[in-house]
Amino acid sequence: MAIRIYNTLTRQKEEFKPLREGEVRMYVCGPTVYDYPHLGHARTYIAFDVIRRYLEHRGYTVLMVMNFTDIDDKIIKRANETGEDPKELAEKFLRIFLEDMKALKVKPADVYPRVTEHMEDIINFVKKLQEKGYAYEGSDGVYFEVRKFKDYGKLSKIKLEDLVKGARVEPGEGKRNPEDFALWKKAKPGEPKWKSPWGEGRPGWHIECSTMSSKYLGESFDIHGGGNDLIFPHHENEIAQSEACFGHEWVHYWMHTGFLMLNGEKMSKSLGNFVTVRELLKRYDPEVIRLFVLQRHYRSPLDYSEEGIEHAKNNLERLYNTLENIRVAMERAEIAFRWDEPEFRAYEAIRDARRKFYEAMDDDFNTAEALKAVFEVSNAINRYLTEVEKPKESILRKAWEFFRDVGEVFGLFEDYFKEQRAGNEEELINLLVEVRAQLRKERRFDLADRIREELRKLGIQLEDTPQGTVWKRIKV
RNA sequence: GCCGGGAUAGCCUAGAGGCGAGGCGAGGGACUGCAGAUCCCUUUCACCCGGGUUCAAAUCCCGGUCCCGGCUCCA
Repeated sequence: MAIRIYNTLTRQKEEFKPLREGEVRMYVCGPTVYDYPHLGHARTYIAFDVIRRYLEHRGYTVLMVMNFTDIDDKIIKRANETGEDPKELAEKFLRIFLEDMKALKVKPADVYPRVTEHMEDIINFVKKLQEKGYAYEGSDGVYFEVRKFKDYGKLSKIKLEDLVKGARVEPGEGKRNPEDFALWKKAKPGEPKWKSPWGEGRPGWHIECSTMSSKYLGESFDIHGGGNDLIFPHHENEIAQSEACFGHEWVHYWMHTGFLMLNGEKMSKSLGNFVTVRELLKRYDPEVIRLFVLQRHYRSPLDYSEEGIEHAKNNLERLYNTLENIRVAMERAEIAFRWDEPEFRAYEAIRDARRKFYEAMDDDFNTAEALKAVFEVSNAINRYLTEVEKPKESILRKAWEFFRDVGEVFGLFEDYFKEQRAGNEEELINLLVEVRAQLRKERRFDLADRIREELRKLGIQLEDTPQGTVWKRIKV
């Protein structure tokens, strides 16, 4: 079955067909680095991380590009407030962003083009627009003449008349028309600046994405993504610049993530109602945050609440328990010389859930729906384990492999599957378990419980079952 | 004003014409020296309101109510 993607451009789900066979080229708008990333950023980047992982899982080679806006009005403003050098400030928060994303297990992009590393390319792009008659130089900068681009508004469905009427567009001294936007801003005294044919200055915000995406992905590519708030004006302007310059369709699929909401309001720096990624990571495992995000469809607004995160934590705990149950059961599993009803039932449940998982992900990356399938396997395998004395190795393996695939796509259970059990740690634990078993036989429960308590503090949980005592690692 | 998204059991979320949606929480039971994990049962025939179409509507249509977002820097 084919993957279907909701395209903001057409406002409907479309079958995904990459421009080049087997390859997906995608660009996701990165942050302006002037502050700590908050959960809203995390939401968007985790969403695109899972989209990227899924495409890779389905066999595509994905070329992923994410930009850094490392020079911009906001950065200059913040630097002036704190007395820092704008370059150093940007550098600092760029590093912090990368660290936070790594902590959240977001796979790094293949290229992270920075504006300050691409001045020449940007200037050339503006020149081309000027040559083609879409751009003009004003007293304070170079502007894109919006009314010359006939398709303006096709992404956001905004009509030019309404835009002008809305009067929210700023007239600006150097502009011919209020709706025009800056491609190049001439530097005011004391501002960071680069040389250009129009004097010293810096690029406008939108031109960088047009320039850098086409540099790495070509004059047309598959997916361009970002937060919902970028549809207008940022992405609308990118389309205008790029299609004016190249003379043909630029991006095939536009994808946008819903906002992260806090008490009914969009979480944002300007509103000041944000929770930073670092803050959250101090209290929760990164996978809890990922699961929290994945429990909601990527296009829907996601409400942040402490309870919501706790829900995610409980859910993740359940999945880890299931993994541990399987692992422990593996030790007493046997080769199947025959199947009985429990085997047939477990097998069918896993088979059906796997199909559901892929169907849900194919349908515009419906992670919330896909998660249902994950819980179905969890339930089926736990039930199987209570039904049989000697579990069949093949059944456990089926479940195990399903979880491994889910983990690969969702960025969960990562450590679990790659974990090398260190040295003779296991033997030591087994020894303690044996000693405790003897103590229990002698009904010396105080000592037995002490061993259990102390191991628990070390992240090892002992569980007494009818088949004897097993030990599990506790993750969250 | 112009675009857009919503309202689903105690809670969080899927679904989008017809076979009891998933999880969490709560209560009960099984297993247990206790704990933990797991399983079973209950909460569970839920879809904002009012009309309409249909053999059949959470789902489609019309009309309301309420909530939220974008149109200005934003992921």
